[in-house]
Amino acid sequence: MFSSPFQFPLPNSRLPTTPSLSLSLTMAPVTRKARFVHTKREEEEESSDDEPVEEEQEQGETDGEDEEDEEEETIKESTRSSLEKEEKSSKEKKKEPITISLKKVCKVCKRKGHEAGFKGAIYIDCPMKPCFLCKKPGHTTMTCPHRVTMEHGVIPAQKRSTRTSLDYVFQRELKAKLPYTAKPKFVIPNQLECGNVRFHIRRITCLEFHPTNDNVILSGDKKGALGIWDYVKLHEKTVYDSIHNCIVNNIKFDFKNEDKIYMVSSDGTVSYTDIVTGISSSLLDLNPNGWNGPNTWHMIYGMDLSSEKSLVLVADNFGYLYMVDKCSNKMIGKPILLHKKGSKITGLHFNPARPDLLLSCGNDHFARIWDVRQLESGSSLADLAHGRVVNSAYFSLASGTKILTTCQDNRIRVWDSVFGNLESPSREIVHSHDFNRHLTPFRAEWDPKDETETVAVIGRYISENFDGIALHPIDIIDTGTGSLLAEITDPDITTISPVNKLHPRADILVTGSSRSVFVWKPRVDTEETQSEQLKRKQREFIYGSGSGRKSNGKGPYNDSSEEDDDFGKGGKNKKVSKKAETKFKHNTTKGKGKSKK
DNA sequence: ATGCGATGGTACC
DNA sequence: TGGTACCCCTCGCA
Repeated sequence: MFSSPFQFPLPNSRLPTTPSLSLSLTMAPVTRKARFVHTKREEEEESSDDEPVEEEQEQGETDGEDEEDEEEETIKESTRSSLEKEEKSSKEKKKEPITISLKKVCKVCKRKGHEAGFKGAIYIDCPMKPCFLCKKPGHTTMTCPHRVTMEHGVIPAQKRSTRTSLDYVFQRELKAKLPYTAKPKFVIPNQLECGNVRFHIRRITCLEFHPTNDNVILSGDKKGALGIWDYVKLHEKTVYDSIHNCIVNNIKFDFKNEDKIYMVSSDGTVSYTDIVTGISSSLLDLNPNGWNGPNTWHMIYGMDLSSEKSLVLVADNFGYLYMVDKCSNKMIGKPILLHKKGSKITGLHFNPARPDLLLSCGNDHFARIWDVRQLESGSSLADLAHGRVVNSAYFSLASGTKILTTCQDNRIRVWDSVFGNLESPSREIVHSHDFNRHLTPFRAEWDPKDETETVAVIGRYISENFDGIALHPIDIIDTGTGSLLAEITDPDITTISPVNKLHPRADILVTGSSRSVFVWKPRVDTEETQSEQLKRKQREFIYGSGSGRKSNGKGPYNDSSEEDDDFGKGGKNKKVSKKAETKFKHNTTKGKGKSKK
């Protein structure tokens, strides 16, 4: 489909380093390039005394996969035999007393005899649980047929013909209106360009590009702060932290005034803010009486602006939609129940080509299409069923005919036409984006520049072994086939990146990972030496707190010490001092992150 | 190094 | 319908 002139970061060393692991991997239908990476930690493990036990136990694991009943016995036997082995070897070598960890208890299923967790950069699944990726029993993530790799891509998603004659008529009508441009080559922004490290004091929950200024990124966080950052003028950044007091769930620019933004938050308010002055007013407060317990506290998640009418539509955690008139700042009509009463509405999106069509999604496992002109409870035009909670649902951004949803059942769903058969999705793409209460929910988002309306970006939850480091890539997916176009990583970013946005005009990807914002550009093939790379990183990475620090071996962007952290002490409009910048420049980031756990 | 805590969704009663 | 136990490849602080 798309080809990039640039080299992708190929994960070419995913084979495990310990014998036990290669044992379990031999079952994998996928073959990978074998490159053995020995980290210090792994070498230590190999030379450790209980290594044979480990090997035998892994064997027990794979047995357990096939015949659960025999599992206990196998393990007992294996431990017995390993005990004998240990005895033998101890007699022979006359080593010091050996401690054999027979008490190994799996953290996941609490059973004895096997362990789940990281071995170096490789995570061992609990064999008692269904596959962590596709959620089906009988195999583990390692052997899952849906395993995503650049070498093999994902299994092409089944394509169903969901088009109707009405759809063809519409397509013809619409395509005639759209200006014809040659299909642009898709360029993947896979090189980390710069970062704003620990920009926020809590994790980033949403990102938005400035409508005209290409270099300005807005970010919202879990504590309700708004960050504004110019990633070209690296140190031009501002934080307004008193607009909301908990999770910012959505940021949208006012169509008519590019200095003004609408924000919604879990504090139950809709705010209208001038990003230049920081002056903010509240459009709507769903908790006028304050906190009376979780059963009455309103949180606003979904928001979208109507381009035709001057309306702001927001939706709360009880399944209701609220309409606010932008001119009068007053609510229009009564709240309308869109989703199951008491369940959260997670997203709203107006159709860009048909402004009367609204898409909503929620915790009731549905995404629904509505006609805004006759909006009332139960009047949805279509209900799109999902396996679990729907994190996001978006119309395609040019024609508005496709729908892309992200669901907590680890599947991205695509409907090829809103005018077609909507009973089931055109494609389901298995992709790891599990829900975790400590992470911002993952959302697959369209590439706004892609006129073919197939490219989407989404962060990956599950980690992969990249040269001995466990990394969580950002995936670029061709939603037309389900194949993986790119997996974007940097060895220094070891945290999960749930928030991602592709630039509407430039070949830029911006990522919100934990408290940091990162900017990616297409890789330029240069023979950059390590010292040059270091210099570039020193130049182009800044710390949110403005404090310089040395590497802790985890990579320069994930250190956790809190010295000099001037956030959280109140005050608006914080900027990094010149002194702090210089301080950072003098610090080197020598150590590359080489291991996780 | 290690442990702890924050706290959403869901299945089940 | 409400209470509760359980899920469990996070992240960063003490």
